[in-house]
Amino acid sequence: MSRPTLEKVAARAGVSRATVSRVVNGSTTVAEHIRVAVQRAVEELGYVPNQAARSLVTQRADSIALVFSEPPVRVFSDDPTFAGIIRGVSIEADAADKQVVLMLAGSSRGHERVERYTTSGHVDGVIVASMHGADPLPAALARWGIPVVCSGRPLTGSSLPYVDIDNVGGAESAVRHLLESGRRRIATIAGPPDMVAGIDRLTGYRTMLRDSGRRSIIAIGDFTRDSGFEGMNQLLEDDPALDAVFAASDMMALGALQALRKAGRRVPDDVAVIGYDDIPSASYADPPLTTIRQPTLRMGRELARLLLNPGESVILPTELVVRESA
Amino acid sequence: MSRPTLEKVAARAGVSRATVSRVVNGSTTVAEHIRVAVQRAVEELGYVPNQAARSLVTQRADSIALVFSEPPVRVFSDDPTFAGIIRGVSIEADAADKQVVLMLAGSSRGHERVERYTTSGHVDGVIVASMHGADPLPAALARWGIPVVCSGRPLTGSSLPYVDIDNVGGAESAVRHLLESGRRRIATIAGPPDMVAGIDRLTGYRTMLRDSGRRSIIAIGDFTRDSGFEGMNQLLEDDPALDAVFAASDMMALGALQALRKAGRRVPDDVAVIGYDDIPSASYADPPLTTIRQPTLRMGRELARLLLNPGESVILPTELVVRESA
DNA sequence: TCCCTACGTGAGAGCGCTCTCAGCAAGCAT
DNA sequence: ATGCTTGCTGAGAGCGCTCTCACGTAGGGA
Repeated sequence: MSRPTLEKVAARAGVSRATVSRVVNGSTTVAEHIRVAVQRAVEELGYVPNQAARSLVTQRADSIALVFSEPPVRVFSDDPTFAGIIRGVSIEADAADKQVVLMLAGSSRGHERVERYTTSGHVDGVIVASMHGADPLPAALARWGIPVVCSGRPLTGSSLPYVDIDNVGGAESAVRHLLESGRRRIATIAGPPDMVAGIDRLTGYRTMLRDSGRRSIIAIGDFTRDSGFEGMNQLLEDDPALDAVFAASDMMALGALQALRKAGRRVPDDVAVIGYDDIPSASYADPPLTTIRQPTLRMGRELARLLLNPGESVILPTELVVRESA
Repeated sequence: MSRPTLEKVAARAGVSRATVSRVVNGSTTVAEHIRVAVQRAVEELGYVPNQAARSLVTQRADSIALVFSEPPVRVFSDDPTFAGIIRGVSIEADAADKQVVLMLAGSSRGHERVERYTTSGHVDGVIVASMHGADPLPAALARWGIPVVCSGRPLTGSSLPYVDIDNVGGAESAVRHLLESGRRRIATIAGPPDMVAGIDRLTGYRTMLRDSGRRSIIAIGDFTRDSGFEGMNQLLEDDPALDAVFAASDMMALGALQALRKAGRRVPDDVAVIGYDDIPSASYADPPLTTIRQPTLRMGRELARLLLNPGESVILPTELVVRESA
């Protein structure tokens, strides 16, 4: 039952350990007939290299850490982004024959754990997925000399490589759509000002409106449905004549829809609503929600790719999905 | 920058490698003053054991694999169960100082990869989270002698330990609620017959109805919203006089709600609707959905716990959440 | 013919750790 | 005193692998 070692394979193939090692690792300097013999022995014995032994000498771990640096409640409940990231990272890691070690680092104790683990040679690099751009963890890890890639532009001023989605551009295209369909008083329910997505989407809204010479009408939410509901109510109070609203998340848009219905406004007739994220429920909303879709899977893939072979930060484009609410 | 080794710590503390090892691993046979000295040296140098070296000799990996044995599309999109499982497993693994290695094994190539990886000493055990109870992977892994725990009762007849949620009981309590509120013609939109959750929830529905002497009215769905919509339409056709429906998933219940609205039936006045899962959208449905809540986080925790210290399979209770739809 | 390169292979060290076993000191009984 | 246990520490082997380096052996030029 116990796994065969290099030694066993070598004995079977009638060669030395070193040669088997060369074959297993794809060295080109092995004579063809020997390579074949070794491969047969590997096959027959069902040999699989012992990763621990390999890591010990190579000082590589052949695995990467995917760290969710948030109170875990948030991480998986609402945000569909994370699912895409996980899948994307996994796909790319598989392709590169790396393992993905998942770490949830919600608490400060968690931060410390992650720091200890990742900086002591267990992984070749770390992907930090944190919603709050000001998270100190990425920079802390980088300081230890371990490769780090952030999901979402870091707000810490650090120059760490990151993969982000074009939040500004996405917001702009949402507002542009509203403008082009003849809306004149366009409000927004913005995300929290301590998250990149919140900040950038608001920026996109602002610049687009400014360019068109219109006034901005802003309520601040926290991406949750309830905050969307309240934000909409406030907006309605601030400017009863508004004819469109851009919510910085679909959840908030859903809340806004509800508030609008309650206030007796028809969507999209009286007020156009546009969301952000394209969560599954968006297409089932009443009316189906026009929104901005994000390439979350691709984000995961780019994250892994960027970690595995370093390069420039990546900003992924979004896509306007027109349904009925706007 | 390079991490200190045991040797360095030993030198600093003026003892041997063996002693440092003993201290680090919490052996009791070390004199107090020496233990203190060693701990100080560890602290000062920021020593962290090299896991690879340790694994090499102990033959343990101190990590567990969490395998999602499904086409990945499914895994993360609809099903909120997985998020809870991931979190639960992580929490419990952290507590036991184990790492969680995430593997997506959708394809058959993926299965093979997982099999090779997990059976060659890289992990101490595997948690297989597959929706289809007849998945051959768990048994295949167990055959290699590696500890395996399944999320969801396996349908393969294997006697592997598993953690499941009391689907039968949950369905029963849903139907009981319907019965107790005076409904007489209770239909169900069942889940797919190749998944444990689908089978067991239907069983619960059936036994409860049989016990009350009522007739069952069944449509088969696949847990998706669209199938709920269609299932409801079919049900309405089969028995226009039905006054309640138990959908085996909230997504299907949402679809049913839509179909009912389209057919001009009021919920809950004409037809009571009850779902299963308690997904976030359930509480925002119109009307808010009465449903069965599952302890997904706890499921994850129990999975990890069962893997770490083997014992009897666990079946977790559900909870009826009464809202307005029934 | 002899040397020199080129190429392929094997010997062996050593990655950082654990764990067995021997060694030594101290305490007790003989 | 001597022998024996008890309690703690250090020496050293070795986990399975990679990688350097030395060692053939064959081929080409002088």
